[in-house]
Amino acid sequence: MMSPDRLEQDNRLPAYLRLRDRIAARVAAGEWTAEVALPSENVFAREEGLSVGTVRKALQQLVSEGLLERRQGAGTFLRKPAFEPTLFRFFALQDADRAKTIPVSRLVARSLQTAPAEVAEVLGTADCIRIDRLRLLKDQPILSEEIWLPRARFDGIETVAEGEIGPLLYPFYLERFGTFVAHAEDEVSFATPPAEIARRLGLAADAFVAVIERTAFALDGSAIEWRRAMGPARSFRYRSRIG
Amino acid sequence: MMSPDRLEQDNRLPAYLRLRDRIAARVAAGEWTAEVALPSENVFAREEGLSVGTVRKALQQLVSEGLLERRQGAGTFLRKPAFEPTLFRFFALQDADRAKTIPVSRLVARSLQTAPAEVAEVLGTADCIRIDRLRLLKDQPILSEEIWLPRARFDGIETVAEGEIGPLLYPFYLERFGTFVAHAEDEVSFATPPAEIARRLGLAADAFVAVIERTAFALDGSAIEWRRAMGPARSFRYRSRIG
DNA sequence: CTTCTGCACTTCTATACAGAAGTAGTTGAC
DNA sequence: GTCAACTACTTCTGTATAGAAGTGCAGAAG
Repeated sequence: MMSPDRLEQDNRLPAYLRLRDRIAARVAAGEWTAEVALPSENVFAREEGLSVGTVRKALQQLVSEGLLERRQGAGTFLRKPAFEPTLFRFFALQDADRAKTIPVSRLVARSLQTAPAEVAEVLGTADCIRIDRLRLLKDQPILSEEIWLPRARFDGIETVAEGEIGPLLYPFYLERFGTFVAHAEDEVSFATPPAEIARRLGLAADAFVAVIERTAFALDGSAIEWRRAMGPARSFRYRSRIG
Repeated sequence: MMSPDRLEQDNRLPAYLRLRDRIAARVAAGEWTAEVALPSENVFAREEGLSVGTVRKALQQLVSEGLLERRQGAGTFLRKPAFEPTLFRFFALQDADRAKTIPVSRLVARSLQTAPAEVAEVLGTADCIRIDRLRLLKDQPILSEEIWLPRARFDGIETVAEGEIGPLLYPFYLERFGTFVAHAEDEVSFATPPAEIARRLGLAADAFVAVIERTAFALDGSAIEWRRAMGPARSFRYRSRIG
């Protein structure tokens, strides 16, 4: 689940970092799904033969990485990512209602494909699954996505029933493949769309679109997913917090 | 320097947080400018009558907030923001050279003005200074900026000699006004520019520009600056890290 | 049935201490 | 003069301990 090099590098890293890795691996393995508490500091300390302070440090590390969540008096819990709502903030319905509607997703196509060079370089392999997805708001197409996943990690996702997947992919990655998206990098630009995309979005051939290219990373820093999303430039809004 | 409510709320917050605030205030007051080390953990502990562990926690807090920087064996230092180079990554010269050229800045206009309602609401006051700035790369205008600052905090900036300011504003805010930009929020969209802006950028009247609206915040969370930047959409690249 | 109290748990704060690891300057040997 | 060793610092890691603060549940009191 975790990258092997991370687990084996028990060399001369400090104890609290090695413990962090071990716990992260057990989380990724699905040992404590859902809303049940992880073992307490004291239990961890006893089991691992470390002091409570060291355990605290490892746990704190995982909290700051966004994997865990601690509540005083209650315990330590998995943090259901709550991630994509944060990620999905472009094309925010600045229309009438400012409500937090998540757009409907429709899978257009899924297939095994050899990734183009630029994608293969990022993902570290050309043996990929490609997913084409269309997102709609009130039956209006607002985003056309092209998603590339390494087959080694996501094998079988191309045949999963569409209903099982739901509108958000990252929670699905976690539940089904034990893969946690720790962070991502976006790149926004502006272009004229290929004819096929323009058609899908219901735009004129000479219209303009905003382009978001994203690479998503796992906890160990390896690239998990590359995607390119396009949508009409006029209704585009991308929000981002820096620092 | 720090917001008063933060300093006065010495009520029943934990000691390490109160210490954090005191140190942040002293930093903001300019007590340890430049590349000289702050007092060591031991010195702080003695001076403040706290244990070293508590001091460490306060210092660590400030590191994670981006204010300080610690080097094992050497000491604790101010972190020259290094901020704007990170912020200035749109309109990245994807031209021939991928070098890290910082664009030239030219101040077009500065004046005291009443801020429009939306800006006044963000900044908490309509009594503002407005700066218009043009940024050029190889004599090509690539960005037209409109910057609003609350007069209470930045009084006099409208008459500072242009040469004194330099190409990056945030370091200047810190040196001259003791104001540290802790984080910012960007909002990116696309639009057709007003005639005046199009002229400044040397664009056709019906061209598309990318619009970046940014609100910058101080350590205490108060909004310090609002700006709107526009530049030709075609050469636009905005990078952002999430999570 | 509702409210309060107590208890066993959790994480959080704060202290103290020992030694590892890294840095920078000085001193001494060659 | 050059380079190595030493030294006096710094932050970092790890341990141990005490009590505060918050949670959730069970059982008593009303």
